Amino acid sequence: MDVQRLELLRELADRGSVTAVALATHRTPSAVSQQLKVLEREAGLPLTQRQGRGLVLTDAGRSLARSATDVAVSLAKATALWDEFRNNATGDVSLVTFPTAGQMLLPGVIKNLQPGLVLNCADEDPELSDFPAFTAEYDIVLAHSMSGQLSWAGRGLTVVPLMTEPLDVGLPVGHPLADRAWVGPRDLIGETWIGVTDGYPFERILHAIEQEAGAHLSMSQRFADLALIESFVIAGLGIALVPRYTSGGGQPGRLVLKPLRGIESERQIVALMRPDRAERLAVRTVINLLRAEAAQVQQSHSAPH
Amino acid sequence: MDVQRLELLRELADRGSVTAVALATHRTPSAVSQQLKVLEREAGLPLTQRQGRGLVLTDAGRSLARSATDVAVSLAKATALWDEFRNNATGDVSLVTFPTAGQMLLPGVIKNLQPGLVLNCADEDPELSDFPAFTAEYDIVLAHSMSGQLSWAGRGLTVVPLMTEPLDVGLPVGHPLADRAWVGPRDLIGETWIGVTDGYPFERILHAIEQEAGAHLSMSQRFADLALIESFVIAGLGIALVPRYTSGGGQPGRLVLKPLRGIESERQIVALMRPDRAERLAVRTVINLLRAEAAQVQQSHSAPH
DNA sequence: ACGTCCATGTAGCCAACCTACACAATGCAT
DNA sequence: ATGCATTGTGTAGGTTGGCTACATGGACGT
Repeated sequence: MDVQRLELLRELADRGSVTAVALATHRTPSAVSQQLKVLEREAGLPLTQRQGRGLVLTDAGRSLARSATDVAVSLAKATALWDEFRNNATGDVSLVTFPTAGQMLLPGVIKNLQPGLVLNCADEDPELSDFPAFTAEYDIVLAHSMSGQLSWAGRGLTVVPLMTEPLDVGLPVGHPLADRAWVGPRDLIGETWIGVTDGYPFERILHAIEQEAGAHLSMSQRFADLALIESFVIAGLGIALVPRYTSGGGQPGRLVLKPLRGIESERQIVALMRPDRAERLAVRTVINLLRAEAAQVQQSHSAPH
Repeated sequence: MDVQRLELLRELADRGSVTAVALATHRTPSAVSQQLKVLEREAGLPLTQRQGRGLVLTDAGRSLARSATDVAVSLAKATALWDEFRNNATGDVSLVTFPTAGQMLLPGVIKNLQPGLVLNCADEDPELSDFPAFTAEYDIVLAHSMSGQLSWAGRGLTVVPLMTEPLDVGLPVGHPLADRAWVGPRDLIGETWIGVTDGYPFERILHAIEQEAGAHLSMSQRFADLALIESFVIAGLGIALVPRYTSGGGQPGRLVLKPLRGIESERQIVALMRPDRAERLAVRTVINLLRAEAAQVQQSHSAPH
C-alpha cells in the first residue's frame, strides 16, 4: 500500500481530472493513470468510474481519498516535527487573498518574515472565484464571510480565524449623521446607498437593515472595488457599508465612519488550508504572523477610539 | 520524505538493532543501514548514534519514530477502510498468550473465526518474558496485570481490556473453610500456602493479605504452573490463590474455590498491540471475538453462582 | 463528420533499492 | 592478551518500479 498513490487519489478527488493531477504533480497523464490503476488492483474494487470523457470517484474512492488526507496530515506533522528540531521554518509558502485583506495584513507579515522563509502572494476577486477551491493551488487562502456563516464547511479544510472586522457606515464629511457617535437602522431610512455587486457579504447586511428599519433602501450604484465606492461616498453621491480597518486608504480624512448598532455588522477574515499543508512548519509560522498582524491591526484601531 | 524509511526508524526504535530490523523486514542489514543514512541526510540532523557495537536513537530520532507511528496508524486505517468496503476481514493474525488465558479464550475464538481469517497462536511464560516486547513480533499479545497497575503504560501501545478475573482461595475438599461462602484475610492466618514464583501478580495479593491480617504467611512451595499448584492443594499440602475461571480444569470437583473479601483480588486480562496493527480489520475482528468470548466466560460463571 | 479533449495503453529508459561481499569496531571468552 | 563472534557500514552490481514519449480509443461540441 503506497502513500504516493493514495496522494494521487486525493489529488484526483480535489482536482477532478487526471490531466489536472498530472499538471499539478509534474507528471504525464499516463503516469497518473497507471498508478491509479495499480491502486485499484491493490484495493480489489473500482475506485474510479468513467463519466463522459472525464473520470469521477466511486464511493469507495472518495472514502479512501478522505483517509488519504489523514495519512498526508500525519506525514506533514512528522516533517514539521523535524523542522522544529532543526529550528528551520524555511521554504516557500504561497498565499491568495482578496484585495482588502492583503492590503491590511500582508505588508506587516512580509516585513517580519525570518530569513529563508519566502511568501509568494497573489490576489483574486472573491466575487468571481470559488475561494475554497484555491486551497488546491495555494498553501494559504485568505477568505471572508459573514459572522457564523461558513460557506466552506464540510469540505474537510482547516479553517483558522484571523480577525473579525466591523463594517461601518461610510459618510461624506458634513453629512447630517457625521457628528453622531453611532447610527441605527432607522437613521438610515431615506439615504441613497452605494452598493456592491451580488455575492459580497455586504449585501446581506443591507437586507437586514431594510428589515429592521421597515423600509426599502434605494441603491444607486453597484461596484466591486472598494476604493471606487469610497470615492462616490466622498463625492456626496450616497453612503455605503465599508470595512473599518481597510477604508479611507486613498483619501484619508475625507471619509467618516460610524458604527452601525442594532445589527450584527461584521465580516470574519479567515485562513483556509488543506489539512496537510496546514501542518507544515513554514505554513504554521506564516499563520502565526498573520494572526499577530491581525491582532495588532485590531488593537491599533481600538486604542485611539 | 518516504514512509518506508520512517517505518524502518520505528522498527529500530522497537527492536533496538539494525540486524533485528533487517531480520524482521526480510532485508539485509546493509539495506537498512543505507536507508537510515538517507533518512538522516534528508532530516539534516543525526537520528542515530553509535553506542558500543550497537546503535541507539537520538532524541530527535525517538521523536521522529513516535510520529512515524501516527503515519503507520493512519495508513493502517486506510487499508482497514477498504477492507471494510470489500467486507473482507481476511489474512493472518498472530497472537501470544500466557497459558491460562489461552486455555480460557482461544478455543472459543478459533471456532468462531470466519473463513479466510487465520489466527496463529503461541504461548509464552509471563514470568520469563517481557510481554509488551512481544508486540514487535505478534499482532496481539494477551497479558495480565493487577487491577489498576499497568506495567506497560507509556510505551505507546494500544491496550484493550478483555476481562477481569477474580482470584479465589483454592482449598482441598474437606478443608475447615470449605463450607464458608467467602473467606477474609484473618481466616487465612496459620494456613500453609502454595505460592508462585516471583513476578507473578499473585505475589502482591499475598503481601496484601499479610498486611491486612497482621501476620506472616508461611509459604511451603513455589511453582509457576497452575495445574501443579492445584494438584498440591488437592493433595492437602496447602492452599493457594487461583484464578476463578481457569482453575480446576485438570481434576474437577476436587478443588473448592472461595471468594476473598476485604482485599481487591483480581487480575485484569488485556490485549496489547502496536497501534498500527490494532487498526487492521483482521486484527480488530479477532479482538472483537476475544471480547465476546471473555464476556461469555464471565457470564457463564456468574449465572449459576 | 470532423477536430478536440480526455483517459489509457505500449515500449523503453532511468533511478532507487536491494543483495552479496568485504571491512572496521566492539565486546566476550578462554 | 588474543581469538572470535557480533554489530554496523561501505562498494559493486543487478533487478524492479515508475516515468516519458508516443499512439490509441471514446465522448463531446460544432
